[in-house]
Amino acid sequence: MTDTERAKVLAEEVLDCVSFRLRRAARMVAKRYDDALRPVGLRNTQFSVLGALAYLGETGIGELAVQMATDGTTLTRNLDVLVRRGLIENVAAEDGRVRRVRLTSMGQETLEEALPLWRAAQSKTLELVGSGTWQETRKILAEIE
Amino acid sequence: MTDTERAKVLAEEVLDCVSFRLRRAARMVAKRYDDALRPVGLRNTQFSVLGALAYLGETGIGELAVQMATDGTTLTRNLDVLVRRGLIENVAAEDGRVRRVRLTSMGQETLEEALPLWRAAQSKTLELVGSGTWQETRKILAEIE
DNA sequence: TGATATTATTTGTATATGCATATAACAAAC
DNA sequence: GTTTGTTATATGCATATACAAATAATATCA
Repeated sequence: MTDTERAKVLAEEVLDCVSFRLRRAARMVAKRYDDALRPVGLRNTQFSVLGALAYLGETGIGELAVQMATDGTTLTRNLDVLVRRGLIENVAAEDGRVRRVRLTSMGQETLEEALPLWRAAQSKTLELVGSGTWQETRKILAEIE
Repeated sequence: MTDTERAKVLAEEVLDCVSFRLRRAARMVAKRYDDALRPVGLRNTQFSVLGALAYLGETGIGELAVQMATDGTTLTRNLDVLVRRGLIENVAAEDGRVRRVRLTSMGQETLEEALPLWRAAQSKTLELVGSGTWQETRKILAEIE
């Protein structure tokens, strides 16, 4: 086997990398949601945070990190962006170590404006594979995690 | 329906977001590959670039961007990191606009050292869902993109 | 051939991500 | 009650990501 042939075999193996495929798919899909949400100035990531906060109400960021399965240090900074934009606000907690946050009314409004845009992106995405297939895939993704 | 109830319904819908699920899975899986590759100082992303270059040989970054389905502006900076570390090098091209790159011998060595580490992570990941299931999922991901 | 359009890549700016470490506040042990 | 440990979050650092705009070089056309 020549070096070139060896390289091709190797490449086929390596390009099946689960991490690479997942990241690539995530990038592509995220772009579609970002495009859809652009009119309200949200990224897909930010939309998810607002959605989680709408669900949880006032929450410590540790709990939010667990719910979203996000690294705490990432969340700290993601939240900073949303605070700066006035979409969420910090709330005092009894425990001085804890930082609690909640949606502002502006955050709620933005989330409501974003909802139909998100739904459009979600529908379009689900049409590509079918809802049933997606539910299967979603389970598999949860297992891979 | 109370506000709280409405919030919960909304949240269940929003947490099914394909983008959110994909990103989350990609983060988790990437972490496992990053852990596995740490001994050779590579991240999963960098490993993929080196693998692609081993396959393509000397390549213009435009072509590399297409092959990897990565944004060109991202790739520019990703490659800078690898050049700084001496794993790839720039090559002159006839077309003055084009930047061509290729693996250095150090890059090749690093890739070879990384291979068994990557294979271990890949096997472990595939065990979680089974190779067959992964092949299915891989197809679906390609469709979602 | 000189103006204009097109193409390839880079840069400016901003967010997202996570490891290692620091900080700060609470809890436990003595 | 002070030391010690633990927990919650933040910071320093580095990479990854991508849109908009800039740059630079080739191609096209009048």
